[in-house]
Amino acid sequence: MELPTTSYAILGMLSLRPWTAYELTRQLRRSLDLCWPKAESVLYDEPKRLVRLGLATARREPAGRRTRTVYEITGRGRAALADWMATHPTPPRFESEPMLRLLYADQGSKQDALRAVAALRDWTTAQATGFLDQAEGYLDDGGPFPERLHIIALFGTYYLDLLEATRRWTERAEAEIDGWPRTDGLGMTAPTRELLEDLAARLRRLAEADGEGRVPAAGPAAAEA
Amino acid sequence: MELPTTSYAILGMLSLRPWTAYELTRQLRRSLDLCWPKAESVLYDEPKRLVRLGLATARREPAGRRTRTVYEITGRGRAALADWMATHPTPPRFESEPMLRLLYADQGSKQDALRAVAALRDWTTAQATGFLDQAEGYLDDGGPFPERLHIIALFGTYYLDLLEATRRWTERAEAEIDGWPRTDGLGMTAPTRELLEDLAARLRRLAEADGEGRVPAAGPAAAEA
DNA sequence: GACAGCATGTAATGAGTTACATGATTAA
DNA sequence: TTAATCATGTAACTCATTACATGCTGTC
Repeated sequence: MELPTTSYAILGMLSLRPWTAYELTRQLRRSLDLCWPKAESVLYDEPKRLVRLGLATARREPAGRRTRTVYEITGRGRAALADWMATHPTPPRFESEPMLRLLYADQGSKQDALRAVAALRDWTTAQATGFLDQAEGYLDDGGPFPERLHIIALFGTYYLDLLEATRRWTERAEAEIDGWPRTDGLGMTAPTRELLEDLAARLRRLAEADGEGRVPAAGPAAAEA
Repeated sequence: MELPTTSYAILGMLSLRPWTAYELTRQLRRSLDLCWPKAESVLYDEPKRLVRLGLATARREPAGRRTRTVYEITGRGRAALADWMATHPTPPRFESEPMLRLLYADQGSKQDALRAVAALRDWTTAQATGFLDQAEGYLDDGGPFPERLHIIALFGTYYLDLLEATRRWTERAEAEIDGWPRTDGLGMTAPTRELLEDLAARLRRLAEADGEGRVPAAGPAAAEA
């Protein structure tokens, strides 16, 4: 039984407690958006598939004069989730329009390049503001799943690390681009050569790190890497 | 004329020089995969749309006994690209199955969690190895677009920064998870409280940074933010 | 009693991936 | 001469997003 990752993303949510579709959309904006961003409509469609497959059940409840649907994971759903957890993950994917624009910086103006970088910088600020609210909530009352805080904190540090790295880079990038006389044709300038040599040295350090052996996928039905 | 970002990704490549579809797939694996990853088939379909819209031309050439198609940007294509460059970029999107698995770490074993983290660590090594080849190529002979090195180097540093941040996090995460007696129910342990307080402090610093004013989108047809 | 915003979805459309197909070139 | 890999695509199908529709709830 092969399912798209998105199904397991929802199934994982259902493993924590029963949710209505709308509650899922709220919660997903909090956490899942960071690692598996999807449109809200997915949160209304995907649980139906889980029900069709017997991995969840749907219970219709009155909500005022309308009805709403509460989804709950089944035993088979838990088993499917556990099986999936034991397989190898696919690599991450970073999609960044600001960086795409920087890549073609010589087809636009300095303003254009600076705007792309500024968009990234502003994004880090906005994200940090949102995260801060959440982090304070966790410290305050433990949040909605206090028993999961050990996971949430570890999860959060990664995104903060990425945010900080992004912020630092935007600051250096803005300074660098400010120094460009124009966007095209500069080629191997002195600062560029320095950057490249620094790059190569740091890459060598990263690449040499031996990967002390992989953790194998568990079980007889272990997926290929 | 509204086009998906992917169209501009291809159009940007065509702005550098004419390419065959196959050459595009090769080149895209080098650079575009980092900021705008797509399946190869897109590289065969998307240029056709650009031709339909008059933003590129297709020229069929003999290649042995088969023919291949060489795509070239038009004046209108360059104008469309420039217009797009002057608009505001959409925010980045990070999709990470390893992190999704970590988020549900309490639904699996410690092995499962460690495998997810190890996948990220191994990924940084593999990426670094590939980048290193490229970086050495640039230092060696300037690579295929020596006049664009000032952009390429700046672009590359960002991804190296992200790789390094990811690598460092995986090492701390492995140590942390190793210390877990089990995956579920730990909640607010002492190291977790420390992490959360550190998180909040760092977030405050990031969030407070004032965004000294945005760079506005240029032109009368400037897109909304 | 109207308007804003929350809650709960559905439908149409488009984007993107996987799988397949096949000719050319090179190495064993 | 077979096998592998490079080169060049196409087709089927699924995934995902945007836009729409509509009822409820509080508030001014």
